[in-house]
Amino acid sequence: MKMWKEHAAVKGMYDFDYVLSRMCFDPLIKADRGERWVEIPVRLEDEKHIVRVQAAGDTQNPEFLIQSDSLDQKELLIDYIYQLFQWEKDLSIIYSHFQQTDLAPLFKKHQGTPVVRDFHLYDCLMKTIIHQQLNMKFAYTLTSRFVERFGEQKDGVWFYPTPEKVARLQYDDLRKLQFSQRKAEYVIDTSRLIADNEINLDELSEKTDEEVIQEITKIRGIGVWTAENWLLFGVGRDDFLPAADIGIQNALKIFMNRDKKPQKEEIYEMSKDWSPYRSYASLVLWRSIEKN
DNA sequence: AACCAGGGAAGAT
DNA sequence: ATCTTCCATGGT
Repeated sequence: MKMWKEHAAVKGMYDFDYVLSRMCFDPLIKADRGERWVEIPVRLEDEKHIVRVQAAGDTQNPEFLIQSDSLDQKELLIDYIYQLFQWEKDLSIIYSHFQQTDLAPLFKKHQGTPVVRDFHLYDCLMKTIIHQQLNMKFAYTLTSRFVERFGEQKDGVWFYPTPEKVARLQYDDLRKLQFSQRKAEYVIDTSRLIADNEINLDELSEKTDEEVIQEITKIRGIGVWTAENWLLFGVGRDDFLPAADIGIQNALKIFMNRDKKPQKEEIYEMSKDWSPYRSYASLVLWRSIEKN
């Protein structure tokens, strides 16, 4: 039973069905592509809320219905959803920008691909560490085990464990889930830093790209790839292209008809034209090598 | 059965 | 500073 509903009309273009298809890769996300909705877990000051977002329009005329039974936090939750899906951003401007670059055909084919943020900064960081160097299938399996074992579920919607909870775990608790020793250390040690307030992700997310990368890569287990992915998917920044990412390299190899994957230096060079929207280039490149 | 996967740290030049 | 090796496990 939903206590309130809110309608949202979004400027430009927005391919919500693609967003849903991506979310459905993640077994932890409760979504229905046929009925075009997803239920978002939102933690606000220790309270767990669930917000349902449902598509009402189409890519060229995006409209949405937002619903929740958390009556007291309505305005805050609506704002949260807008930031999550980045509805205030007009994707037709970004589309125009890329029509003057070599990626024009990809943007024509995949119109309205938005940067959608992960549900929480901490969740994103943990997920990104867990996903390091693993194929997507096993990466999602491992993340699911982590959340289903130590997180919390409410009305069928999964919430990641808090940093405080993960900080109290032993490395062996994660090894039992088939984490490597290293990965177990990275996840738990980073959570301890956060729980002890030596790292504050909310404050960090306000700083410049360069400051974030410099600070966060000081943490053992977090390199440049993880920092860039956190900025892109966690914070929702516009201008990141993880040049070391194997998926980006493969996509560029195919798009440019090469026989070898381009390396980091070459990728940085060719991506200059894509700035200040390199995150959107990343998204369509990843999208270009998806099956279906 | 080898090689790869949406890397990163530690050791070796 | 930059290059190489090892970590750890599932997928193809």
